[in-house]
Amino acid sequence: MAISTKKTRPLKPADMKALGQAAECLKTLAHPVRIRMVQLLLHGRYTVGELAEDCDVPDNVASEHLRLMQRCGFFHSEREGRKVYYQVAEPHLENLMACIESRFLERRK
Amino acid sequence: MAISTKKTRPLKPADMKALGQAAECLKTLAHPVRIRMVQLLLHGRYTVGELAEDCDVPDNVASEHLRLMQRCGFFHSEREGRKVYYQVAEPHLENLMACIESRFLERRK
DNA sequence: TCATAATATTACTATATCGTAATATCTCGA
DNA sequence: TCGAGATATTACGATATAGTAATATTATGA
Repeated sequence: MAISTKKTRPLKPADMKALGQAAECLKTLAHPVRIRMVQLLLHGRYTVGELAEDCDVPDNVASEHLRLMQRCGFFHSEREGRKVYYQVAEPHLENLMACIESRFLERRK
Repeated sequence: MAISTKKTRPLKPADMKALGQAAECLKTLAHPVRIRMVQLLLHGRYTVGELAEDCDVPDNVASEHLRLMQRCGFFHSEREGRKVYYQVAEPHLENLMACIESRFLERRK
């Protein structure tokens, strides 16, 4: 029996394309170092090197994480001299991260 | 140069354990079928079979997705006869999903 | 108790991601 | 222009996840 015959369906029929996009972005966020980078970048601009140091990973690794996140629109970057500054480009990240922090990252009250 | 010497650090030092947990849960959520299941379950109780039908996957696949999400506390289940009903157990899911929907799943205005 | 519905588990292959390391590119200052 | 700092790209083996299919478990009703 179809769900729609049992209950008034509370949702639009699934938009598979949108679900796929959402899943891809969530997967991109789903890494401890990348979550940390988002946290940092929500509070200011940082260079690759600064992010790498805070996250305790090599510079090239930080660069690669940033590339992945840039690919789904989280950040954009601008070069200044030989440094590259990253900053948040996706406004929804703030809200999303607030949800994540309220669940996982604010345990000491 | 350490970040902390450049700016007043706006964040606690990273709690790597918590970041890892958060990443794991996000990864669990990061699948189109699983996102859809969360959407549905936020609006009511459903059986494995009902979820499978709506998501257009075989029953055993639905069961496996549900097991993964149950493992990180999203849902709990109760058997009634030969059916098993799943429902949301993690209260933060509602807020988190609202963020995701506002970014990805509400594009038609 | 037997057949079947509903759910769950396991096995297997293909693909993706992770972590590490090596190498490349771009930029500035001597 | 040459060397070094900062960032980016590529390669590779190990592990994880996805998708499919086969099989197992649990509960109901005849």
